[in-house]
Amino acid sequence: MPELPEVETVKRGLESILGPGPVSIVQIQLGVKKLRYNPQIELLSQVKGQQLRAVRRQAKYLLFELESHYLLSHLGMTGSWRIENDQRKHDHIQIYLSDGRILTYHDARRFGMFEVFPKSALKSHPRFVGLGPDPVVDLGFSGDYLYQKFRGKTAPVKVLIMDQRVVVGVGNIYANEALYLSSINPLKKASKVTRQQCQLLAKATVDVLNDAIECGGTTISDFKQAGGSEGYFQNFLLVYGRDRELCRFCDAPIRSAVVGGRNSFWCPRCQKK
DNA sequence: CCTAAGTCCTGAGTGC
DNA sequence: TGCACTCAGGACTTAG
Repeated sequence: MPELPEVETVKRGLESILGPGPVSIVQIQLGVKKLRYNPQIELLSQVKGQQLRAVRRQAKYLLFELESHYLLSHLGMTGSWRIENDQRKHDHIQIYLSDGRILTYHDARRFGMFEVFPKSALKSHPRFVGLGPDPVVDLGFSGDYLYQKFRGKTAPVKVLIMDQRVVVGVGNIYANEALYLSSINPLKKASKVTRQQCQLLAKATVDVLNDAIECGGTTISDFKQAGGSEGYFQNFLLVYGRDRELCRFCDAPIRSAVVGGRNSFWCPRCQKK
């Protein structure tokens, strides 16, 4: 589910649900089944009683900022957070809050991550070392930047634009959409993408991510905002999931193929180059 | 049977 | 032969 717009949507939802009053962590309970990465138990016990200061987003990660530590959450493919004191199948984390509410993490496929680490370790945390710029936050993300990153790369441009070391936040849905918006064929070798195409791609990436944030993300099957509601950017998708449907611009049938292991969609007429 | 929003790991291949 | 790097493919898991 969650690419940058979905994580940003969850972050904003959590902020409005949890804030602005002071709330602190009473206890954190983990389910029996493990997520992909899990916190050290002794660190978990250290955060009891700490106040929740903020909810942040770094790339596709959520960070609950406490007094001395961060709780890091990655939603994987099917993760979601909610406030609700009932229990459901696939609930894996319960965070008991000082106001009596319970913040619960739900994740059917358990591709998600949950970790705890001291604030001082943020910059050196292996999860964040080597990540590219954030398109909706960093001015360093530009066409010229992409052009530099694409030098000497024979991998398809779609693989590179989804590579979190090149740029964070872009997953399979928005990679397809951004390439369509900039009329670039997803199979094109990155090194052959022109500087001008890079400008278009950078702008399309920023635009599509911001538009999706405004829509509260894309809900295909699992994605839920922190309040439980769904996004609605799926109503505006131009190519993703539209195999054999007609291009909204030129009426040619949309094609699909696996690129870099992920299903990819493009218009063979609009995205020749 | 097939597919799925993400990330990490392994192994093959290339160039030096 | 070895090192560093790139790239392709699979693994993880459950639901529909």
